[in-house]
Amino acid sequence: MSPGKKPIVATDHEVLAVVLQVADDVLRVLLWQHDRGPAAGAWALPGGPLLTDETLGRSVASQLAEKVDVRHLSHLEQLETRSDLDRIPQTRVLATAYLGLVPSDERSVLPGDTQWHSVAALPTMAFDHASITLSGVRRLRAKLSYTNLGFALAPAVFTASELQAIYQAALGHEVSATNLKRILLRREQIVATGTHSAPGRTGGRPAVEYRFRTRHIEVTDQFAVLRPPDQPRSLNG
Amino acid sequence: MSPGKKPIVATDHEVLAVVLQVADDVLRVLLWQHDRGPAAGAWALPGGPLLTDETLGRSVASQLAEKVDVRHLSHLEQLETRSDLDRIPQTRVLATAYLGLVPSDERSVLPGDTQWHSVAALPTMAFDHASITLSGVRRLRAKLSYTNLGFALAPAVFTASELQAIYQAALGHEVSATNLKRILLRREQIVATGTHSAPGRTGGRPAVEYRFRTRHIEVTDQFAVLRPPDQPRSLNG
DNA sequence: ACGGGTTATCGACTGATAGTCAGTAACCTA
DNA sequence: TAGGTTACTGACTATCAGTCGATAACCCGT
Repeated sequence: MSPGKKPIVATDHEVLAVVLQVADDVLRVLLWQHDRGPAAGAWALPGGPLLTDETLGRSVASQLAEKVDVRHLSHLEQLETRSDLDRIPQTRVLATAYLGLVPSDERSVLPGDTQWHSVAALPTMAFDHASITLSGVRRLRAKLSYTNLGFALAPAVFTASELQAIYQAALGHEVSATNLKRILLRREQIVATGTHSAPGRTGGRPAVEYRFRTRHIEVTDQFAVLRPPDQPRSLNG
Repeated sequence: MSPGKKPIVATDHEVLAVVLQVADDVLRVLLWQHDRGPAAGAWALPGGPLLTDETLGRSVASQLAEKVDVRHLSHLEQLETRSDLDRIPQTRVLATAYLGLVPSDERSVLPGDTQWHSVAALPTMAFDHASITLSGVRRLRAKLSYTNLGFALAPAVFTASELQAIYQAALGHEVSATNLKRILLRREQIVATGTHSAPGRTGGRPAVEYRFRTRHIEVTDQFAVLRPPDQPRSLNG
């Protein structure tokens, strides 16, 4: 409205990343704090402008390099592109969001303006970043059900209890360790390494250690209901 | 390469739509034929440039209005954003693709340069449009399994046989009508209208007619495996 | 070395779901 | 009314997830 009042800036494009990690039994997201501009004081997703000679994927990787060691990113996928005209006041900026995941045993040092925040208690966030964060969390939770995406949250080697704690934090509700182990074994997502955990300080039986069979995303085909008759549902059929 | 030779045009953005429909037992996609330019002769997805005062959703809707009656679109969702530097030669154009669905009983007249093409035998297509089309088909097939997205492909009222034919064409493999009906009824996606089909020209028992309970997308929560203990899996629990 | 505490593992049971199929029902035409 | 065609129903089976009690393997202190 009132088109002569404020000229619309040429369409611009930014990338944003929802980087999630489970640590201390909590699912948390990487945020940095605006120190100036229209959203001063608010927390924001890492990201920045898309350069003309970058793909979106390369752009988000280079933007993230300023915040975390990108080698720690165990998974990165495109989430969605936001285009609401008023998502940032006075300007027109498209944002393509990515979902990044970090294993729970990675504890790198962060720049001073950057912190992890529990997704269960997000701070005041800039623009539509809170909404984008929730999209990322929804995507993660959905994919934990029907893919092997747990590999991106878990350490290379883990026990059933450790994995149960990670899934519980990521999903936000209780998870049975027995059931989780049986499901992931049946789907051939995890395999035993043959090793055992060192018995804990407080005693207790040493636990069998597992690893994810692959560290690339795979979809559980069991979830393709109404499957063709020649593709039996059973894995051991 | 050779940066002085051809200046890179400022980042531009287009929208594209993968519009799918089941007709005559075949899943097909709406394409139009380039009559000039670098991709002359190739078939392309409908779309066009994103204007500075449009959201992506409004842009794709207005672009589609030139090809089909937009009122026939029973579903429209964002698919993905492509950013490969060489996806269009000599220029830099981001493309945000949408997935649109049309019920199988809609047979509107198309402009002269526009045709439906079976996704099982795609023609030579411009740029990365074939790859984007396959993304759309994959998304549709996945969502048919774990959502009520069938509503967007089916007529308002249908018999079990008609729905079976639609799912079979969309999924690309055989589907049991008995099983399909039972699954969708159990999930409360479809309900009987109380009416019966007129007995066909060749005889046969009249079929019970159904409709989708809602025409907005809903996710089958049964697919949230590892669900919290207080959310029983049963619908009638 | 033995018993109690702790953590881990295993096996059995139940209920829900999907895939299949044979038998029955309801229509047509001749 | 018989035979052909399409639709519907119920039963059977296999798979899978959720639950729980019983057992195993470790710690420590006595």
